[in-house]
Amino acid sequence: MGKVEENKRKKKDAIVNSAFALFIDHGIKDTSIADIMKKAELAKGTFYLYFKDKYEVRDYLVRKKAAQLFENAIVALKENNITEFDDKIIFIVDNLLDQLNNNKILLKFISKNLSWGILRHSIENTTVNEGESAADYIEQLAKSSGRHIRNLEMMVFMIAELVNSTAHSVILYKQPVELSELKKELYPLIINMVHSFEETC
Amino acid sequence: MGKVEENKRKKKDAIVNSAFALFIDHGIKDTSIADIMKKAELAKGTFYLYFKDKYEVRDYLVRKKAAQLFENAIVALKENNITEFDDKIIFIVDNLLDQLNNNKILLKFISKNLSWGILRHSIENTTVNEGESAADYIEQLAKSSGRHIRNLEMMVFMIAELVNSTAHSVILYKQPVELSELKKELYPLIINMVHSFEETC
Amino acid sequence: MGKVEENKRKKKDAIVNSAFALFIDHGIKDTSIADIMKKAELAKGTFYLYFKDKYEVRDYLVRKKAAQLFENAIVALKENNITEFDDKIIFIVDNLLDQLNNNKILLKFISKNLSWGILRHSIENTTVNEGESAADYIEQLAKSSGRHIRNLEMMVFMIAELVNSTAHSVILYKQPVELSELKKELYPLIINMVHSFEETC
Amino acid sequence: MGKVEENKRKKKDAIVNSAFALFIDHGIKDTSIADIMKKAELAKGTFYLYFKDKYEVRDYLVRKKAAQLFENAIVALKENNITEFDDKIIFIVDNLLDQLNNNKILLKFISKNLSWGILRHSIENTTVNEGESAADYIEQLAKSSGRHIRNLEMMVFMIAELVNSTAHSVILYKQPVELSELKKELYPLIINMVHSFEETC
DNA sequence: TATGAATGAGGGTTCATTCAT
DNA sequence: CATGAATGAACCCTCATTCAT
Repeated sequence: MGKVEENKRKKKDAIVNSAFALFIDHGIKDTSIADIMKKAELAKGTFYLYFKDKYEVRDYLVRKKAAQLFENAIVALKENNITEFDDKIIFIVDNLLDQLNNNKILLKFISKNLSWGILRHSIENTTVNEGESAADYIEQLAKSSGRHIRNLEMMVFMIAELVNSTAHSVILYKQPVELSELKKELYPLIINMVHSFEETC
Repeated sequence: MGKVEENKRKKKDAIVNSAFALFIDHGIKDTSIADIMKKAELAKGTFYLYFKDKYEVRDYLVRKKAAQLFENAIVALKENNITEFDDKIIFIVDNLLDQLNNNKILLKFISKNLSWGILRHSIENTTVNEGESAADYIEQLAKSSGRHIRNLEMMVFMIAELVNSTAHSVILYKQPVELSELKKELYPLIINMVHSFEETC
Repeated sequence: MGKVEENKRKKKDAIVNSAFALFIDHGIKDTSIADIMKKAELAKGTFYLYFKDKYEVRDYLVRKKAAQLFENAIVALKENNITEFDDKIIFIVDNLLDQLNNNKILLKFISKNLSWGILRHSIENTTVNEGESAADYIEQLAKSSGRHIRNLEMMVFMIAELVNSTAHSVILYKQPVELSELKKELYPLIINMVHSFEETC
Repeated sequence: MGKVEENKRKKKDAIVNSAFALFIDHGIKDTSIADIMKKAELAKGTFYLYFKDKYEVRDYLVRKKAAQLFENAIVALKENNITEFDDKIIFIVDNLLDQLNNNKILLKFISKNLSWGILRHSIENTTVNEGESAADYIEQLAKSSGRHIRNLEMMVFMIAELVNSTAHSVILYKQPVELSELKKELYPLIINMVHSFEETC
């Protein structure tokens, strides 16, 4: 019956949400399974019916959250009529920064646990349109703008690392500047980077 | 008596070195104070005469190691006759990347525990010449080259974050490319960044 | 309906057989009811419809297995035309030792869990012929050979304990000698014991 | 200082004695380390300063207790002027049975955990006189009585197993008879066994 | 100062048992 | 009858911290 399945889904969600909140507040190492289950208002033993250990919860969470962020950004991009490739890149970065700025907890979690491996996984597995991954989508963005990027993956990597690492410090600790200040400096740099990666023929 | 002081210094060093090796191998959470003191060949209780807990040891270590890296880089810079400001910046970055590439263990430790707060502290408190901090030194570099950087701190921040975050992935996991590949793309970007931060008058 | 009964019988057998295999492999304490039921391919809750706990399963098993051993021995005895009482006793012991030697797993299980109480229960409740217990049968053996044993129960007890305890060490660990060596020493001793228990009139 | 050492000795004794009592009452598997330490009035963690796990305690206990039993029996033998070899063997068995009868708790523990391996270890390592093991001593007993046993180890094994296994049932459960009854039947059997093992020349 | 034995809270994990389906 | 998700007590073990020496 569907009732049981639905109940299990609810339990899993409760565990995941509880874990997320605690991972944020105290870090993963300092969050015990007992803590997670107490907050989830479930018995300790129930945890092991859903996950092997807390690191499995973490991986589940990172993937889920990162995918959500990208989806949101791309949905927003589609709603706006932007034609230039550069502008599209900046739009996405800007959207992601805003999302993270409005959800500092998520930022903390993501930036601590996001490796290039997981990020690439996210980009490749987030489906934007039917059967089209985010990676495909970005490639399409360039092509349809009549631009040719020499090494798209490398460009994304560089931009992602720069954005992620500066955002972490700026949004969470306003160090060394405020987000608005960062953006002013960051976007020209990104435009430069894009051009740097463009095939010169 | 100096002998007593020296003895205490030796004990502290033993603790710190033992802790460093273990933090690297097993992570901080999975290193117990008992482990540290056994490796240091000292009694467990002795730990508390020198540090409050293992996190105090970690902070002590990060500062010490980061300072060492900068000192090495700047010593090397002085030994080479480089006149252009851009080249000096690239030289320092290149030197740091090589140091970290040759000491992946240190890289792992540093990049996991390096925040902008600690980095700034390092730059400000590392004495390059007598009474001159690394921060002062960099400012001097620009001036003596007749260049004027609009916002030096911001520039250092941006470069540091880009270098640190890309290096982590590339050196430790060769993801998405090898270090030599990274350098080829990175250095032009850094030059671009420097120019971006230069006052246009 | 007979079908329902048969179904229940099958389930009980599945539980018992699964339990036996696991008790042997991991010991009773280290066999969980979940293990038993997984191997039996039944739901955990079903266990409690058939047994109170795993110790009830163990007792059920010991009785069943011990009865089987005796039955086999006595069937074999009947198939051979042995007339002397002494020879009959030795034949039974020899047959039991061979059975156990060929089934060390069973030996391990039996000798760990066999008390005189259970053994006597087995001897009294194993039906050899219709309405005749193994105990009755042995008494008959003596009588029909024209022998009179002063204290039959005591004799069986002594022989059983000597055989069981030496067999355990010898068969499982070949300590202190091999089974063939043990038999050479054991059978004369048993003959002696039988004579010892014979009424001297 | 000796004070610390003595204190540690006391703690170890407390653990061992507590464990012994609980092993007897509930069996080893059903005795938790928490139980042991609560009864010993020590902290749970202290256990691990002295033993790896409860099985290490068990082994320590079996060896200690078995050695004690043998020592007592042999001391008593020396105090009595018995000249005949047969009588000496019976004396020792009788003494052991009485010790065990007066200490049923010990009997329960010993007979559950005594394998031929541990028994032989005990016989070989219990020092009766200076530099003389119990095994040596028994051999000496035979020789000095001008008797020659064909296979002394085998004889001891057989007697030990017969005594141990029958005693267990009789002393603890008075099944199938009382101890006095058992002795009446047992001693002639043992004499028979000894003669059986004597070289016929 | 330096020691290391002792502590006991708290971690992860298992599992007999219950009960809604 | 049969199921298996859920429970929470109980297990073993680790370890930061204290304190008598």
